[in-house]
Amino acid sequence: MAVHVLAVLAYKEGDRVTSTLLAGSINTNPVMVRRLLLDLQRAKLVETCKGAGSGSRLSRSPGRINLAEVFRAVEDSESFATPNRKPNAACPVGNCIRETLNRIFLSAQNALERDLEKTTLATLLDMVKTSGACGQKKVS
Amino acid sequence: MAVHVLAVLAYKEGDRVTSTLLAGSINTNPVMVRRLLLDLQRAKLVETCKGAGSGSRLSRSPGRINLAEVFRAVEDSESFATPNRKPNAACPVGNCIRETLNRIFLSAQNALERDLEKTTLATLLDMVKTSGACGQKKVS
DNA sequence: ATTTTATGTAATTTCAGTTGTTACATTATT
DNA sequence: AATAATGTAACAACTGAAATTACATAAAAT
Repeated sequence: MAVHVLAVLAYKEGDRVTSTLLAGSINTNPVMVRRLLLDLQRAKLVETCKGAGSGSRLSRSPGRINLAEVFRAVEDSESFATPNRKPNAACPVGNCIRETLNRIFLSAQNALERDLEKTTLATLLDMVKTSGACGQKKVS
Repeated sequence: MAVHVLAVLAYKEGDRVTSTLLAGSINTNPVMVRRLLLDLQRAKLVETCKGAGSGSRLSRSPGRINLAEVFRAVEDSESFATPNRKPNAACPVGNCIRETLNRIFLSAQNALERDLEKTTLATLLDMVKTSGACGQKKVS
């Protein structure tokens, strides 16, 4: 979903896009988009201006943004390896396994991110564009 | 959480363990454990018998079970790359991006699994055992 | 055989986290 | 000034996971 926003931004390269327009594009409401944009701003992936006629745009060219960065920008909100289960006393494995698993998952997540690094927003957009016959309609 | 169950099973190697005991160990209820065990049975990671004095045990030695297998056994239930967002028409990127992202995430997930393959249940257990000072109490 | 112990599974409820909505202050442009 | 946009908080609605309950079934123990 974060990727989707960035893809739209990349699509209209350079232009400032309002959160309302983005929201319509990914079929949600402006507030959700703005919340997401805050993460992306923190990660220095987008620049947002307030005021009339403003909006957001990529802060770098799509070729210089890879998906691992995007993943990291939002990983807290969309994390996956969060066991979020309360540790249980009185179990010899239960006590320490959490910490050990964290280390293992961290390594696995690194592997995942290294793979995501291979794809930039620009190549993603190319893939989407050339991915054959999707019912293409003009955007509003 | 699936890993946790298997770790306990590995801990009492060979013994049959009831779902009730496992549930207490990971601090949940027996039904959750049984549902999880069904996945693990399908993946041929555990063997379960009904009847009095029965329960589950690993179907292989912990050294021959790696974490990628565990991940795959439960990935449908605990999947992470599920954008679960309805596709939205009338957006040129929105239409095709789903499918493209799926391909990319599949690759990333492969990378993740290849990393998980490096760790077996046995090494995990070793790590837990030697991971220093955790308040160890005897299990019930 | 009957009782006991355990799994398999469905139906329902409970709970938490996410998402959506509304509202409004703030800021920049026109 | 007036307008158009973001930032942000408060709250409602929704969704999905987990817990609970219940019961049928199967295997073992007696």
